[in-house]
Amino acid sequence: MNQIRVSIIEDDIIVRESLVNYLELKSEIGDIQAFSSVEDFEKNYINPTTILPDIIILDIQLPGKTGIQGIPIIKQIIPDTDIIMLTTFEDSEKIFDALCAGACSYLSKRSTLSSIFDCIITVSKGGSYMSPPIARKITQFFIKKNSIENPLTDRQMEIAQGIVDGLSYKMIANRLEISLDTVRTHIMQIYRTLNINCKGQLIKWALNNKIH
Amino acid sequence: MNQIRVSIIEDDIIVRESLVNYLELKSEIGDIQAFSSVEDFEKNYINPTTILPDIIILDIQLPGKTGIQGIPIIKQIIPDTDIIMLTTFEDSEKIFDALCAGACSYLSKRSTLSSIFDCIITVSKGGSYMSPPIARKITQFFIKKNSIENPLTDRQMEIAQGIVDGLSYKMIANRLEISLDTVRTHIMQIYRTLNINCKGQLIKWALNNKIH
DNA sequence: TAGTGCATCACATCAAAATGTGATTGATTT
DNA sequence: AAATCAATCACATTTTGATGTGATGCACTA
Repeated sequence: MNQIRVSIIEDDIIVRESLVNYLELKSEIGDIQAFSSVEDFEKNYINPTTILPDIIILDIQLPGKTGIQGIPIIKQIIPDTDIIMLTTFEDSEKIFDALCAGACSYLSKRSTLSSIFDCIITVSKGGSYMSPPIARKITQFFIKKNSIENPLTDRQMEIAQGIVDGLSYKMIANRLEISLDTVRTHIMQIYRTLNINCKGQLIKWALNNKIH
Repeated sequence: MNQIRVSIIEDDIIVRESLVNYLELKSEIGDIQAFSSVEDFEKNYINPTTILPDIIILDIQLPGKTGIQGIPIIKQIIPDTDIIMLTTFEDSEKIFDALCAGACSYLSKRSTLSSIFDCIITVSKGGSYMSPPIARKITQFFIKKNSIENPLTDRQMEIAQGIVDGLSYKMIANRLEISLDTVRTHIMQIYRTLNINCKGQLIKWALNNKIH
């Protein structure tokens, strides 16, 4: 197997150097490049003949552009690269922002060097690795949707589903074979129950909860 | 530290026994229970004095109720337990269904016994562990949302945000300090651009894409 | 400089939604 | 037996939404 080319973008010189020194000893890894900012990284890859990294280890807190802002830039230069975030931040928002932007793994800086190495190997094999506390936050993201118990009756859910499907009251009435007025009554009741006052909020509620 | 109590729900006797035999050797783990179906598991916990497991290893393909159907049942009996899925299925749908239902980890049956053990330890510490290919599928779930580039202008996004927030056109006009007619014009333009024809679809689009 | 895209506003019309009050039926619970 | 709740339907009013046509000012670009 070819050696894995790794770039590190990290402003903290101690972290950066210790990572470089550690990874240099690994036979699986070759051609390690280190940068202290996204801008630095960009400069180096203006020349299209430059050898591109397979994997990038990216800090979030950087001078100039943040790591998260850097992800789309990096992806533009090297669309096929895999990005591993390595940061002190463990709040859900940053994690989701990074994943949405296109990071494939997210490591806490509290991770050991050997687990960072494991992550690189895992990612190079097409997998993905998360620090356990971060993985837990991600699983919790999925859970919450079902945890709120549904305060609507079955019939009300059918009405709500119609709304989410973009149907007019009239069409819902046809679909469920009831009168337009009944649909109205149901909807008013739904609004009361959910403490909302318009269709928009109902759709939002539905999409954030049960209905897909 | 106390020993971790583990229950295994797995119909394949070979998998089940090898797992039990392996885990019994581990000093971190005590009180291993094994069941061949969710129904079996339920029966055992009718008596409220039964010692409850900290962690449950759950197969998806089971006789009777599936593992995914079993999750809410298990959570009802033992709300605080952590559920690790251990299955041959690696398709996104099953993974997301399991996570939405409340599983906190998801392991491929191709995982080694030692990585299953690692997973148990990780989960018992409040973390979460995914097999690398599964973790990759989860990260991809997040990516796609942003990959569609936003066809709306900044101003149009502000209007759309108003709609998502459940405001009427009039309220949006007030918020952005423009006339009601301008809001209307923007919305018509948005509908054209997104190829939709009502508020509901716009909200759906927005929630499935950028806006939270 | 002419063209294009974006944001702004106005006028007009019809369809749809929001909201209230009131009433009936059947099932379930107390 | 009485009360409650879910689901059904009717009538009436006001507000909001959908849609079209037309026009102005600004910034950017070919």
